[in-house]
Amino acid sequence: MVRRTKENAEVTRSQLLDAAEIVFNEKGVARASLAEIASAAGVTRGAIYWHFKDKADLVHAMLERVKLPIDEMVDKLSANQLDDPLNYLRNSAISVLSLVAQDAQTCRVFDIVKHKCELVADMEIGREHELQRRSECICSIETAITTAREQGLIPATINPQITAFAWYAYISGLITCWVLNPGLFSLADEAPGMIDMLLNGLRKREE
Amino acid sequence: MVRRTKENAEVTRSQLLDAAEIVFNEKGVARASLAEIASAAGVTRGAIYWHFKDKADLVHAMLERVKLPIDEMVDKLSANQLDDPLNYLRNSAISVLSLVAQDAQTCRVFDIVKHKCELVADMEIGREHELQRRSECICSIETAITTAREQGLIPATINPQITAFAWYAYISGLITCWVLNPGLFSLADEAPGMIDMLLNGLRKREE
DNA sequence: CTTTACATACATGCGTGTATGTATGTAAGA
DNA sequence: TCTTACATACATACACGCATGTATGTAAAG
Repeated sequence: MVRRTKENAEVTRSQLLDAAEIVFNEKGVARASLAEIASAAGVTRGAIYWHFKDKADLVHAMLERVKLPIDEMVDKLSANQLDDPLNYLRNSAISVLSLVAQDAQTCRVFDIVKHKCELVADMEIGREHELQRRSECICSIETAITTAREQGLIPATINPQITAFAWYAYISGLITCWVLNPGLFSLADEAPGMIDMLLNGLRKREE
Repeated sequence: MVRRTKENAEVTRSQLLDAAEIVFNEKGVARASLAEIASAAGVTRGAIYWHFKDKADLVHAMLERVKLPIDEMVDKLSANQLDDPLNYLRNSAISVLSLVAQDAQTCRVFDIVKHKCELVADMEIGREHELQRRSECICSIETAITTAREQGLIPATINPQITAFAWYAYISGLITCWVLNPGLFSLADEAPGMIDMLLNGLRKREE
């Protein structure tokens, strides 16, 4: 039974992306064949080549689907909270961790990006592209830290660039480690405590 | 000109592992062909199949070469320092970061494990295997934290298991992020400061 | 009647594993 | 000490499957 309307085509496309997430998660991006993804979506490879240029294009589309909600959340947080930079850092970090913890799709895609694909040149997920995204994120963190330092919330001796890198690495590490074994503990419950652990080390001590 | 003595065979094996590191780093484990690795080592695929069972065996041998020095270092630190658990955590973390920062081979292999291979079942680097190694490491950290709590060095309210996970995730994240762009800053120089950042957040506040 | 949204069929290449060839090292026996 | 016999350390050649990309077919929508 073939689908011919535009709406049905969108459904097929969506099912292909769902199937891609699942198959990539099982086999890894490199080993997953387009035939298997198509089969999991109930179609043939013809459908994939109709909707996407090739495997890399399929991967990119899969990433875009979850990138948008995350970017939206980060933008929402960064909008007005520069008067309280430390709380901005705290809230944005907790939000991202909670999103990964609660949304199965985001969790799956993170797992694929962190553990089921290879970041090499001319690959499905480019290393340069990943580096650039990271750079932007760290830059945003650095701004908040510099602001906090100007406000005397953290010691004047700290290096904003290094600290921003460490902050990013911490969050990235938490997500990466957690998705490897989501059943270990509730990330949403523990997120505030774990974030505060690093934040308290950063904060200026009261006298 | 072929090599026939046992010593020369060891040299060939070593060159194959060197070549594997380089080619895996360039192309990723999945895309790297055995023919290319053999060619980079100046031999043919026959040599690989003589020294190793298959691609997975080659990868494992490559990992063992750097795993041993790291394990040795961790063991060395964990031997006697349980009377000062917080310093043990600090020293072991700084040691690992310094090793990655200074040893190009360790750095390359870490980069391969973190960014150039896929952690799926029946893969070159097994997910279960990785999980188990992580579990052991976290367990060792947890012991130190529990000891520190008993000694009143850290608040009694903290959860050792969660904290150990966070500590591991932080170090893992720092390494993972840094190897993606080693030129960004000197990891060896900044390691103590970054480790202390989380350690200070963990430590009990003086009154 | 044309375009869409796929399914089907085909050609191609590439990587793996294995089987076999081969030159050298090495140890034992005379 | 010299030869024989076998093992070592690869190189070469072959067969096979599998994934990709593309070309073509086709039924329904507009």
